[in-house]
Amino acid sequence: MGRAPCCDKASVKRGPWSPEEDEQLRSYVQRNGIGGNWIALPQKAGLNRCGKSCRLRWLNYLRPDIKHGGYTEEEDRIIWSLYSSIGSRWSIIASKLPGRTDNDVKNYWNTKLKKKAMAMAAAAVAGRASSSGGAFAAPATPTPPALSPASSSVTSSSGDVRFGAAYTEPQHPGGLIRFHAPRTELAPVPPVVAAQLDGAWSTPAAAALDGGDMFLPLPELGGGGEQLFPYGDFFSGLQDRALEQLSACYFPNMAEIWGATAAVAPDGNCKPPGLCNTLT
DNA sequence: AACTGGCCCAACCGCAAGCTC
DNA sequence: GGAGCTTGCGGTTGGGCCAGT
Repeated sequence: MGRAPCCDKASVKRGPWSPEEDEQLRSYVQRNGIGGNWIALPQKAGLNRCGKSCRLRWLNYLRPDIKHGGYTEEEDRIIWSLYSSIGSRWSIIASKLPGRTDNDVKNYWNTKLKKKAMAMAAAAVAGRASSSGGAFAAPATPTPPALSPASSSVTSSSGDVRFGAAYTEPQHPGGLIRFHAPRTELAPVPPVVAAQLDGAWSTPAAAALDGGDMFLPLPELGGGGEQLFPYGDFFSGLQDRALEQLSACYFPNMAEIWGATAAVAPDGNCKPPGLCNTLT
């Protein structure tokens, strides 16, 4: 048996909303609230629209606290960090940006930030190709992470409260790395990195996270220094090949960016082996 | 001035989860 | 427990706008 449609598409108006419709919806919601039922709302409000369409219009455009455009550098950094660690979970990302909607953030990423990131990643790899000579220094010993389990109230529909517990506000503009204990079913962690992680893993903060997922800001994994991506050279902040591999594995949504950089990598192997394309 | 191609964003679509009975 | 309905989410599309030719 097929799923019942949410409304009769043939009889309801579709496409762009007129100012009159906007006013009708706005005044109805302001007078009566949503009433817990979007499906019934259009009829009550006298709108010839699908309830789903009304909900979208209200949430993405008519709500009084909505901001449009004019993203700040701070917002860029938050979007970048969260996308790097949790991927395209736009509702969670938007929840960290007051006045922004998931649709707005998604559009902003797809039309602007993503291109910016790919361009900078390619430029960074090209720059390093001309200076590194392909040698990789031993990694620095990482500082154990200082995580604040109560630092965020982020929740998601999938109940990903671990993320909420581990995420720290953007005191770490370089981004966050998500990793599991070495038992992970994702791509194998390079041995030299696994050795580093063992130290970090034994911290009380990590234990408080049930021995499961956690996020580390890149500088604390040995990147060091200022990492102001997308305003600085994010990729050159990574100290060695092993760390680069780790970050690629646990930046699952950066696959396309690594893919783009492969074209300019000296050995054509910029995208590390075992690159994970999905998270858990 | 007319055309074209790229960009941007509002809106739609389908799926999955949550809720109610 | 499960069927049906609603809500929330992320991916995709379509059309308006604008710069370049």
